Amino acid sequence: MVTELNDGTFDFCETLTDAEDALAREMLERASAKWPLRVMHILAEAKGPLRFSRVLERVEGISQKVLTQTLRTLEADGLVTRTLYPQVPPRVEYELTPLGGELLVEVVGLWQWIANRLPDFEAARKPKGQTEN
Amino acid sequence: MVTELNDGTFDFCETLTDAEDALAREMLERASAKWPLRVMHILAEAKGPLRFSRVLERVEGISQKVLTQTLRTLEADGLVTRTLYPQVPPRVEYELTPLGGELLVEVVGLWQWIANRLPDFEAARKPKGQTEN
DNA sequence: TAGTTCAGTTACCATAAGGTATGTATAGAT
DNA sequence: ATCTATACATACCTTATGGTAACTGAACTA
Repeated sequence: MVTELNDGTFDFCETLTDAEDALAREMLERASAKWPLRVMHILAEAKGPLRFSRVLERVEGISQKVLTQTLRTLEADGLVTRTLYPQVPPRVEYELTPLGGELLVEVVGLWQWIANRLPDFEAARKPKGQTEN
Repeated sequence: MVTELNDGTFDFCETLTDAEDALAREMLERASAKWPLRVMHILAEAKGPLRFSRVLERVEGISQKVLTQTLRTLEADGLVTRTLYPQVPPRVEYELTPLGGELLVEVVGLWQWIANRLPDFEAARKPKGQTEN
């Protein structure tokens, strides 16, 4: 799908419809976004179901409103399951689906790749000041 | 860094400071975002420098204000070079850096992974309606 | 003298994202 | 009768993102 040419440039071959392409980009953007990524990460570390409050405690800085929204979106995308136990007070457990786990591994892989290159990124940030007008 | 355990769960081992971790997440989020990704993609396909107007034409739907912002951010992150030729009217060329090209290959790899799994994502989207309150 | 070109900048506006604070339902404990 | 716990929903407000439209500057052209 992506090949490096011998002149150092890259070639991208696409076999998707525009709709599929757009959908894949959207999923990529969602899965890499701050809150979904952190929520999935917490659920992966838990290695099992977590109650709403436990997730809220562990995802530092998130509000319960945004956590609710994030979990609902993840559920709608099939990345997380929501299980309601009709007790009083209610108990709701969230867990990563296998698909969510696989996606997370891929995203974390990219994140680690970036982390390994951080020195390069820092070095590349405006080494001199050549580009002023 | 990421290992799948034999019980099907995953283990994440981190050796970064919080600051490095946050920076890597930020770069991940930026590189996966809609406009930066599309701009980098166009520049990669061009296999060489492109003038501002050419990029503007090829990135469908972007406004020149946002394109300017996007290119400046990519430049500040060392993913794109900006070369000003002091003519009248001015000529400015943008080109992917090697680092930008490498990052793009990684991001596009993830994007292609998602694209290959699109049937799974579609199948996982609310197959029945079990989770109503 | 006025118009064209290029790569922006600036002002203004609409929408989205996200935060805080408060309300809600229900059963059990005090 | 009141309080507590849980998982939200809702109202309200601020900030961020992004779009449109108009303006700029300097040289060349008609």
